[in-house]
Amino acid sequence: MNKRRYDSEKAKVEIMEHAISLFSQKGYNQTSVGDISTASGYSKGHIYYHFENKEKIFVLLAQKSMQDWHNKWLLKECTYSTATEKLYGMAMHVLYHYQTPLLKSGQELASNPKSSPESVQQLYNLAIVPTGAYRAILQKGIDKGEFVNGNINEWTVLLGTWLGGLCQLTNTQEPKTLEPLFNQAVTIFLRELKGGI
Amino acid sequence: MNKRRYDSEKAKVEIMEHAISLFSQKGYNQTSVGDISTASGYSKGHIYYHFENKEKIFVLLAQKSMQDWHNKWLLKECTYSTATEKLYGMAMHVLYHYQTPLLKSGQELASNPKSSPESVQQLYNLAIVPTGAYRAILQKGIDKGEFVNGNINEWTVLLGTWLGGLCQLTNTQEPKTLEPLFNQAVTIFLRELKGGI
DNA sequence: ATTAAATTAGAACGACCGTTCAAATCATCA
DNA sequence: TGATGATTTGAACGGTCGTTCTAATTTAAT
Repeated sequence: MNKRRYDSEKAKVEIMEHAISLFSQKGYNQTSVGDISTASGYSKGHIYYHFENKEKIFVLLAQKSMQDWHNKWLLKECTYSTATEKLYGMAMHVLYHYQTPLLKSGQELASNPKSSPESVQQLYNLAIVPTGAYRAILQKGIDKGEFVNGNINEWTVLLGTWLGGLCQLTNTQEPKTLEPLFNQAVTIFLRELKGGI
Repeated sequence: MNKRRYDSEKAKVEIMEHAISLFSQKGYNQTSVGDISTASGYSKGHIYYHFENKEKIFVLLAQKSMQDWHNKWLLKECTYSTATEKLYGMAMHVLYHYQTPLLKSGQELASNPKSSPESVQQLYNLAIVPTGAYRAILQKGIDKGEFVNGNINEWTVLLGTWLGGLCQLTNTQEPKTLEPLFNQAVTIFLRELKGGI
């Protein structure tokens, strides 16, 4: 039967929760399977009962994290009516919910030649999610006549790199203190979108 | 006497040259002292004759790299007359001369709890260099009446994060193709500086 | 030529890490 | 109860890495 005997699924969830915390705090290379074992209270062997290897654990967590971020955004998005409001809302969403430290760990994994190409590809694919969300806002703004007609691909990249760059500041500063900065970036960017000439 | 016997200094330089190349290509953790030994042709023992440890090698290289970047900028800066021109020039200077991969390695080192606090501090201090260069341009622009009077600290951070974020794109794209993007970012930012309101 | 100091090499150590494996434990069902 | 498969453990392996140490080699000075 497919009924669970112990609570193996609970163990798996606990392992994942501790793993995401450790990867975020210490980075990919510096988080050992032993660390995850100690933190979660399950043996190293048990971790390999649930997961194929360390790489797969990380990719799974990164995907789940990005998916959560996007789902949360979709829920929040409908509360804004104009594209302009959405942009400011997105800035706050990025500031407070983008898992910057986790994605930094992803760069570690990706830059390691020993990492499997599939894992690296899967991590790169994650970048599509926020980019798509940015583009959707810009497109809607253009369609509704709220923004002028411009090079939407260029705008998407420019907005993404700016918000991404600002996110790095969360490594050294409290999110709360960064709010004005994120808002100001959106304000400046909007001037272009609204045809500041 | 303080006259050199062998050409130990040449060996040191060669080791540093190969080390900077390896750190840039493979990252900090993934570059072993053995790698540097093999690439440079000197034994591991000899590397430790010249350098205290791996950390110190990296910090030295990062400092030197940042210093070179700044010196090159100071040389180029005088060829621009207006602050506006300087901004566009700085964008190109960042695109072509900022050692993005090396600084990414620095984040690896800094995020490792086993790294010595002094090394981490020294790496963080490097960020002051480009920030100072950005601020200098903005200050001059304000002083000359070219830019409106605004929050210069906020502007400095916003400009720095944007250029820094754009720099990440050099990991996946050729610098030449990124030129329009960098220029467009400056154009948008200038609208704020010149009082777009 | 002898000595002393500077330079270089290479072996060795100790620690850590990802992974595997065989054995033990537990829950269910016959 | 005993059998069976799912779950869990912990020891062990093979490899890598940063660092240290000793000895060999080279250079310059006496």
